[in-house]
Amino acid sequence: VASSITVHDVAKAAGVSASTVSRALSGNAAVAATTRNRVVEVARQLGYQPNLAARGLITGTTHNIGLVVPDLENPYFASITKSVQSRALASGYSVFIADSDEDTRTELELVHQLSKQVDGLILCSPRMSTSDIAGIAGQTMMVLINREWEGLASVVIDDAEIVRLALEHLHALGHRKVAYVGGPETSWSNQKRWAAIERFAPTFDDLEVSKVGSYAPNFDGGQSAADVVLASGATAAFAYNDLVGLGLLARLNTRGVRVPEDLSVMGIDDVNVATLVSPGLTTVRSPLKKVGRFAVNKLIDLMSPTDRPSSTEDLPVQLVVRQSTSVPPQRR
Amino acid sequence: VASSITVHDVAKAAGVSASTVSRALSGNAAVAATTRNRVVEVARQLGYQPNLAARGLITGTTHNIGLVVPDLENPYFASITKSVQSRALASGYSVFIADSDEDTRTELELVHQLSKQVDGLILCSPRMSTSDIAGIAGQTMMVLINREWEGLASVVIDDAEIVRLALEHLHALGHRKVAYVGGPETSWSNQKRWAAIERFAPTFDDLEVSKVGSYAPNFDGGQSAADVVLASGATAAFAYNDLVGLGLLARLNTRGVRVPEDLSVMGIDDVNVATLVSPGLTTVRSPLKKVGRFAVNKLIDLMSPTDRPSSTEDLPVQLVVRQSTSVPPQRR
DNA sequence: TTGTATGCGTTATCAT
DNA sequence: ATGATAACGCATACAA
Repeated sequence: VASSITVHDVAKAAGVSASTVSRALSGNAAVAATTRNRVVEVARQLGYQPNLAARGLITGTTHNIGLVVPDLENPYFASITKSVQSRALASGYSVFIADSDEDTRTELELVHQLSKQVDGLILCSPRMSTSDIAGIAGQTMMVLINREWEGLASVVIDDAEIVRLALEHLHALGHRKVAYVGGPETSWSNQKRWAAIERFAPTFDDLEVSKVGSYAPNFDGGQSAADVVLASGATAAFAYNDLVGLGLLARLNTRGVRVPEDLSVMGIDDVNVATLVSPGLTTVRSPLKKVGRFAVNKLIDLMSPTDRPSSTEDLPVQLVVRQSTSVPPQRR
Repeated sequence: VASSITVHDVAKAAGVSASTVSRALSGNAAVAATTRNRVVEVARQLGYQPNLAARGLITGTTHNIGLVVPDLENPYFASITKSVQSRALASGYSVFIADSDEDTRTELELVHQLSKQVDGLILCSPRMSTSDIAGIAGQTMMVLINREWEGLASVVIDDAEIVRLALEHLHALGHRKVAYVGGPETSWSNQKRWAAIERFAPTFDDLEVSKVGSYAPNFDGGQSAADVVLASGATAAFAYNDLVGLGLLARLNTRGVRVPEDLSVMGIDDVNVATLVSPGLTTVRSPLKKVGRFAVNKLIDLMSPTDRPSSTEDLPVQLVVRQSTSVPPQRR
């Protein structure tokens, strides 16, 4: 771990007491400028590294945070993870990262493991039950991403607005029968999105949106769903996320169904890979980097409250039209 | 962090001494079965959570490891990260994760930050200088991925075999002029791959491989390189990795160059997204999940040496032929 | 088998 | 402004 040179070694070498060394290096207490310089210099020469375990033992703080995500290989979570770590680094925090592999039990286990060695936790799109979340919240500072519960701090993307933008786009193109390819039942976002669909669909003239089931939120899930979507008679598929959308594109391509001529396809998130395919995937962009930053900001504010109101910027979503959507066949 | 109930609380409640509690819960010392059961039960009831800082202070161990990668949003590193975390969890280790964003300075800073609070470090494709690596190795247990230096433990994918398989494939198709689209100069793998090209190219009849420069190891890098590749007159492009390959495909598509009819394209790694595009990207698969597992195994063996020889399985690479490569134009 | 005593390295409290 | 001392929670050496 660290080198074995302690405050006492520095103290002896600098001709002062251990407490003075501690104060000089902490910087927050009153120390004569000359002694401080001397101590700092000696510490540097000796290569002194404070023992964080000892410090944590007495301060009760670790300067570590934990992040739990369902799947690191999902570019959506990779982006959030990257921004979380980046923002944490800027504030001197190290971050534990844990991948639950979309499994509720693993997720809970990881949370328990981490909660013992962090000052706070960020749970990204947690799949666990609300009662489990409540249990953890009682023990550890916590910020939720893409989930809300009671008074807990959280950062959520506006699922309703995402849905509204998507339906508006498809309806404007002339689509009247749309198939929603659902994500995991345990996904809070999935529930919110379907709820928003049921709320908004009636507001568009003659629009009918059906749900074609619940699929894994990745490429494979999309492939599995494609045939059902086709059979549904819809002219447009609205996928739970971009990966599902890409899976749809792949399977449709295999079956010889042309996109967008025969069927339009939309995703959600505008994950990096959405631009890689052709036709490019029409989608609604989520500000993932911002989500990660905000979550860390909120957590830090929770852990060491300041007076300045934590900036209440919002998280704008935005329609990104590419080639995978167009006018439905009947209208051609 | 943890709850504030200590061994003493448990001891009092169970009617034993603190040391007995410690022993009973550690499990390795001699404790009467009946007392052990009682202590365990009481600890459970009270919700006792050992304070890891205190334990670490005395044992000098944290049961944490750190992983440093150049870019979490790169699916290559995402896969390795996922397998590292998964394997670590299985052994009771938590993992700090750090993203250097391909920046040498950040990388070094992160390493220093982490090295103070882990038992060991995994440096994945480190971009830093060998002298920096040596410096760290002197202080912390460490395993390198995709880099070798002196006697340091490392897990490397066989770059030479990758190159050989790729050149063999392209040559067999009839290609005689191949352009290698290089990755970052700081990438050890990139150096190894180019060295292997220089070594193997002459072994194939009439094969000429040119290097078209050094590009960012991602989608954008590939897009930047496409025009230069075209101008080079090569009939096949061999990209530093899949992302670069996908970038090439995208830009070539924009320019109206047909793949593989006009130009063949190969990648390296067989990252998940390589299958998403059409034409599918021909590539050489790297066993990323295995790489992560092996690295953790080696690190754990380093931290707590056992007698059983750490299994010396190898890391087979494998050609994956998809539609992005075929016979060159002249041969049609 | 169990209890007592000590120390890990640091910060905080209380003197001076 | 600085030094002595205690305390954080745990594991261990030693005594019983």
